[in-house]
Order: sequence, then C-alpha cells, then structure tokens
Amino acid sequence: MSDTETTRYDFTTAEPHWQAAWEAAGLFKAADTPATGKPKYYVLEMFPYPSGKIHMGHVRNYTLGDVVARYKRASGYDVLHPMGWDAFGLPAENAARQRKTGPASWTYANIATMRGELKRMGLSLDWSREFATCDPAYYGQQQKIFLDFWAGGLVERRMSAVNWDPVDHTVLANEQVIDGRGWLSGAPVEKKNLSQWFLKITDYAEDLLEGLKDLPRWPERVKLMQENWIGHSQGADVTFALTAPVGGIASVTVYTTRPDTLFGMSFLAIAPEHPIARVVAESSPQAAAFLAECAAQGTSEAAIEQAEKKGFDTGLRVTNPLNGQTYPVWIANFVLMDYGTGAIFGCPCGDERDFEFAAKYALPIPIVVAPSVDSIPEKLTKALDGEGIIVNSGFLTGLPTAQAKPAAIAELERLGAGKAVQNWRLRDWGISRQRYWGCPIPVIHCAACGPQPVPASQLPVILPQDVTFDRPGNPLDHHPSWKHVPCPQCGAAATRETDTFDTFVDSSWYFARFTAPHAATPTNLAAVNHWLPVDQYVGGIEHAILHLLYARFFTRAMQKTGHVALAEPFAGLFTQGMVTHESYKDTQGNWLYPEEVVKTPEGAKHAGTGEPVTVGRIEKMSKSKRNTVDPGVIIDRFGADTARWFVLSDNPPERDVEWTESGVLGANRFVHRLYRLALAIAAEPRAETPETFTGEAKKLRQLTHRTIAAVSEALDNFTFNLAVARIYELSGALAGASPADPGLLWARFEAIETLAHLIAPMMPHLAEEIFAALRPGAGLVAANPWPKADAAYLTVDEVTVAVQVNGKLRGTVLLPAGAKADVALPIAKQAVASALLGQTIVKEICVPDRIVNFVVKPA
RNA sequence: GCGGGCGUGGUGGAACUGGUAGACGCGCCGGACUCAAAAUCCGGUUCUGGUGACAGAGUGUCGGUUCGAUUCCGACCGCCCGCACCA
Repeated sequence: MSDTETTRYDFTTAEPHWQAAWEAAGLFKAADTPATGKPKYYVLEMFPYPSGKIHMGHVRNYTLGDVVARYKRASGYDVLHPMGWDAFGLPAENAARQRKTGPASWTYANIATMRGELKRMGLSLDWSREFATCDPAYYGQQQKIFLDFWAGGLVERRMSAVNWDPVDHTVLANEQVIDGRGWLSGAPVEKKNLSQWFLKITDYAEDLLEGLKDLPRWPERVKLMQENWIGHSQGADVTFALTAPVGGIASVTVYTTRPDTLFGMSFLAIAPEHPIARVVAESSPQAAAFLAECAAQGTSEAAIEQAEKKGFDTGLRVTNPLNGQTYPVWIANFVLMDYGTGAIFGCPCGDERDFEFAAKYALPIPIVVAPSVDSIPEKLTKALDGEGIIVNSGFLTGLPTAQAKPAAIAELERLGAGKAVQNWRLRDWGISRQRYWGCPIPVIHCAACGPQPVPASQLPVILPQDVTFDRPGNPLDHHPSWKHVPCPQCGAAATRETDTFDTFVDSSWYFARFTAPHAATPTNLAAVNHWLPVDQYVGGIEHAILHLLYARFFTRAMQKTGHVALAEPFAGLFTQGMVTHESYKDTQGNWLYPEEVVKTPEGAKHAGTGEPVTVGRIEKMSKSKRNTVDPGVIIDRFGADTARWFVLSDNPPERDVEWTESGVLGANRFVHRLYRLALAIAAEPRAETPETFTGEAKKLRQLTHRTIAAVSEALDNFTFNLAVARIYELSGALAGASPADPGLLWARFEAIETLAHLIAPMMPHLAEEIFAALRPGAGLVAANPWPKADAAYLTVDEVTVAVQVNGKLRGTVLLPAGAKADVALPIAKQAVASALLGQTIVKEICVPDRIVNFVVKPA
C-alpha cells in the first residue's frame, strides 16, 4: 500500500449489518419439499444441550458445519441447515433444586441466551425450523412414535436387574456405566430389579453391523468402535448333562467360541447369578457365602481392578458329550450371566482366563492345541489361544483350529448336544428413567388390563409444571393428581407411567423432525424422504457409540413403522477434535482462569497478586479446570469472523486444537489485512480486460485459479486448515504497491474478488464487506455462486525439476511441462556437471515433471 | 490385556499413487515508518561448518526393499485414544 494508514475493519457494525441482510434476503431458508430442481444437501451439527452459554467446542462444531453449508449452497445445492436444542436432562433438575426455578424456565432462558450467541456467530441456519426437545410439540410426536414401535413389536416391558445410580436416583443403560460408576454422577452403581421399558435394538444387531459397510464417509475408527460394541461372535451352544439332576435341572448349556477345544476341557464354570448356583446355595452355606461375596463385588471399579479369579466347587459333575468324561462344576466370579448362557466350559489350554483359574485351583491342564503336530509342548506356562493344530482330541486331532470348529459343531449336532450359534455383545436399550425432566412415557397402568397405550386423542402427555424438587426421587410420582387417570380400556381407576424416556431417545430422531418441524405427524413423508439422509453430520467423537448407534437403530425402527423410508440416517460423518487450553494453578493449588494469568519473561504470574503460577497441561477446556475462554468475550473483542477463522486455521479439524491468545491475534490481524488490501485494490484504476495476459499478470491469474481449485478440494475433504493456508498464500501474493500494468491490475482485481468468495464460508461477514467494496450493487456473496477454476490457468507450461546424483539433490532445472528424457537429460546433465565430473553414469532415471537422477560410480 | 492411531524445525502443522522435506500460520531476529511506542509494511528463520557460492547431517531408534523412503516392510522405544474378566 502506498500509505501506512492503518484502516481497521469495524466488525461491530459490519457483522450485525450483514446478518440482518442475510435474514432479510431469506437466503438460508429451505422448503420442506422444495421444487427448486437443485440437488439437496443436508448439513447438520449435533444439536447442543442448553447448559447456559455456548463454549468453544460449540464454536468449532458449528463453524465446521457452517463452512460446509455455505460452501455447498454457493456450489449450487439446495441446503438444509437447521438448529435446535437437546433440552431434556438432569442438569435442569439439578438447577431447579438449587435455584428454585422450574426446569422449563431455566432451560428456555438458557436457550434464549445461547440462540443469541449462535446468531452472533453468523451461522447460515434456517432458524424457522428451530425446536427444543422439551417442546410438547416435539415430544408429543415422540410419544406417537413410541406407541407405533410398541404396536410394531419393537418394545418390551420386563423385569430386569438395572444399574441404579444412588445419587441421581435413576436407571443407567449399560452403556452409561463407566468403570462401574454412573457416567454423570460418578457414583458406584448398584443392582436393582425394576420393571422397565426396552427397545429391541438387539433385533437389529446384525443389520446395524452390516450397515456399517455401506458408510464409506464415516471415520474408520467410529465404525470399528461400533463394530466392537455390537460384538458379533460365532460359536456354539453345547449342552452338558449333569451326572445327577439338581433342583429339577438336568443339564447346563454353555456358549463357546472354541468348540474345537472341547477335548481340552478341565472344568465347567457358571456365573454367580446362574440358576444352578442359586440351587446349590440353598443347601450350602459356603456357596451362599461365595455368592454374597461376588454380589458385593458387583460391577464396582474395585472388583475390576482386583482381577483375581475366584471360584467355588459345587461338587456337581457334568458329562462332556464328545468324550464322555465327567468334569467338576464351579461357580466363578469371572463368568458373566449377561453374556452367552451364563456358563462356560473351561479349557485352560485355549483361554488365558481359564488357564489362570485352573492354575489357581490346581485343575488339570490338558494340551489340545499345538503350534504344529511335531511340536506338542510337554507343559504349558500360558494358554495357546491363537490359531494352531488340534492334538489329543479324538476325531479332531490333526485339524487346524479353523477347520476343527465346524467339525466339532457337526458332531455336536449329530449327537443332539449342541448347535452353531451367533452371539452379540449388544443388549436391548433400557429407555425408562425415573426422573421428571424428560418425555413422559405414554402408558397407563391398569390393575385389570395391564399397561395400556395412551389413546391418540389424549396425546401429547404433557409434563405438569407444578412440581417440587424438595425430596429425592421422581417428582412425577409425588405429584398429587397428574398420574391418576381412568384406564382407557375399562375405565377403572388407573395410573400413568411416571417414568420418562432416556434423553438419547430425543436425539435419535430430531434430524428427521427438522425436515418438517411443524408437521402434525412425527414426520412428513415427502419432506423426510427428500432430505434424509443427512449428507454431512458433524460432532464430537464422544458420541461415536451411544448416540450414533441409537440413531441408526431408531431410523430402522421408524422405517419399519412407516415414518421414514431409509435405514441409515447419516451418509457422511465428521468427528471433530476438542478445543484445549493450558491450565493454571496458583501456589495454593487452586485452578486459575486464563485472564487471571500474565506471562512474563520470568514465568507466569498472577495478574492480581504477582505470585508465581504453575502452567499445567494442555487439556480440554472445562469449567472445573477453569481453562476456558468464553466465546462471547472473544466475539466482543475480535468479532465472529476472527473466532471462526481461528478455529479453522492450523489444525486439521479432527485433531484437538489449542486455543492460544497469539493464534487469535494472528487470525484477527489477517481479517484487518485482507480488508485493507481489498480497499486498496478497489481504489485502483479499473482496467479493461486485456487480450492476453503475460508475465506477472499471467502468474497471478495462475495462482488465483490454482487457489480456487485447491480451496474447493480442501473444503470437499474437510482439510480446512489447508484451505486457510492457500488463502493466506494468495493474499500474500497480492501485497505490495499497486502496479501500472493494466493486465496486472485486472488480475489483482480478479484475485481479490475471488478471495471474497473463497473466504465466505469461513469469514462470511468480512466476505460481504469486501465484496460490497469491490462490486457495489452486485448483491450478497452469500447469494452468488462459488468461483470456477479456469482449466487453462491450472496447467503450467514450465516445471522446476530436481536433479539428483545417486539420490542426492545436486541442482534444479526449469523444463517445459511434460519434458521427457530426451529433452530433460541433456539439460539436467549440464546443470549438475560439476557433480558428475570424474564419474561414470551407470543409469539415468527421468520421471517427467518430477525428477532426474543419475546413478554414477567413480570412473 | 485386546483393538486402533500417532511420533516431522522453537511451535501448530504441510508434503498428490515412493520423486526438491519443512507449504501456510504462530513465535523469534533484522530492517522501514515514527521523537518514541503501538499498529502497519518489507526481509530472514531445520541444524552444524563457512563472509560466501557451498558442503555435511536431518522426519522417534535400529535394520531392510529401492536409482530414490516422512511415505513401503520388520524389530524396538515413546505417546495418545477406544474397549475391557465378552468364553
């Protein structure tokens, strides 16, 4: 620039101005059933829980999604980009207890705050579709879906031992128990028997597993995590006859994945909860004591850490159907009642746990697997649980393990003692929660008629507002009148179900509701079948299993009940990394906020007291560690575009990004620099389009069009950090004094105008400001198409080619593009003549446009 | 323990199917502007030696394949994530 005047871009007026302009133009509104003829693109970020204020994780998540939405819109797609609130959940009840406000008013106040913050970010959302899952209009439709699932055979009510969280007074799904503790409260989970509602996700275990193969745009590791969670295994059920029946039970059936090792049996072990264990305990105080010991262990962390295998010999014996020999029956603490049949046959040779158990209780360790027929070990020090050859095993001897499995199963089937079985780790989804702030389960319990669906005419079942939280437990249960209703079947006095749905139910179909949020039915089939699947879903890796698996199941269940016409809801998934920050502690070990810390050459100091501060690890931003930065404060100071640009810069989006002050300042500097550059170029004389472009002008045009291609590719690939780098590069090339050459003037204008478009997905306000300065009256960038790279400028006519001697770089030469060996070699030879002096060339390698390599040896 | 991933300058990270390692940003150093500072602009910045052209080393470590390896293979070291008594 000719002057050093430091013009600053005034985002405080520009950002609200352009947000209002977009709103007035209705650019981000989509139709439920559009007739535009454009291809559709549904972009969705995982909707937020309205906890109070938005955090940096939200800023990153919604910026990533918005980049995709704006880019696809500019590229000619009809884009659906909605936003809503995952609004049910325990925090609202906790807040209600502390603040004496109702969960509803607390939640809706938070929504109002957070909506305002998201709007300040300039996200290209269709706000007309907004809803919260706690709106009766939403959860009422959810109740209809549940009743359809029930009618469709996808719901079961059973007594079940559940994970009871003694702090939150609620049942947790197995998936919500982490290390034997409640995933939210952290309290050790207890076992309790309750009558519960279940969704039969296990009916879809195989389909959910198979479906993963048709999701090429999902991260491999998420698919792997789901695969492991579903946990498919192939094996056999084998029935062992007891030598003498006990308590009317004549046999025990075990599940095994290793029927090939049945000749290596040493014992049979049953879970402490197994029916036979109970029978034994009735007549044996020692057995009863052992069961009590196992129950006390429960699923607590201590039990897992203890890891010591314990057993109790029942004195019973069973007969192995393959070899006719008898074996002892043990109760063992490492056998799980929930998995398989709750009983195993112990083969120490083929399983490490069985080996440990046999060694501890001095049980036999027969050798039935060997690395080869010639190398049968004398004695084992550990199990041989891999592939091998079966030995000492009657008709199976000599077979590789893979072939021995079907052979063993065939024989078991012939004997009527077993059959091939598939097993799944996945368990049915318990959806009942004993809490108030959730969607009421639309069921009425009648003493005479049993559980009855609430009639359609009485839906939605609305949560009462007049509830109290002065005692633990479920306020719906305490409410004086709400639950008392007549039975819809017989009219007698009956009671409502007072449990509410797991909030994962709410988030299992919201993406479908967004396609027609005001429909009188759960979905509008035309809309939902037009817009689904979500083309790009963006969210945190923490939802890799639970939410995504439930949503995939729910979509299948909705397909079965006629609410949608597809099985997989999310065609593309992107999982973003976390936003991290340094953490700080004062001399007393208290966590400090970043704004309480100043960095000095002597180290970090407390801003107020000047006391030394310990700089801790870089960790995920969290309130407890106080290493948070409030997005609202950042937007106040630097504007939304700076915040957006920063979270997109530097790091690949799937990795964690560290929030640093210097990084934000750098992003902010670029915002102002680009603005000044645009104003300067806008003030340059406008040149006529030249006939041809030569020299600098041609080079600049090549860079501009290469940048269009590179940025487009980067946005397609979610490598937004590379898009940022290419934009920096092009803007860097534009710096410097304005030229006199008309061709270059024209090319500069093209470049800056292109930049306005290229930055628009990331910094939409700045893009509008620049575009308005360059092309007054040409409308909004957001309404203009994405630039197209001119193929003529993507081809290069000259290439710098490296010249190596024995694989070491010795020079470079400028060659015509595509130059073959006949052209390249003589020039290259000359360029590295000094390195070739006194050498004999043994071999010449020429890869056009890449490299020339001379292999030499001393002459 | 099982499964998956990752190790590149001071730093975040680039590098297409093996082909000039370090794009771009941050930081740092120097310069311009200024009485001065901030802001801004320009230049430099892998390490070692040399004023310099240049030479040598270099992508966790050790080996291998290749004309050529950050990239492929093997072993090891370190870090991260997921699952975890799943028969």
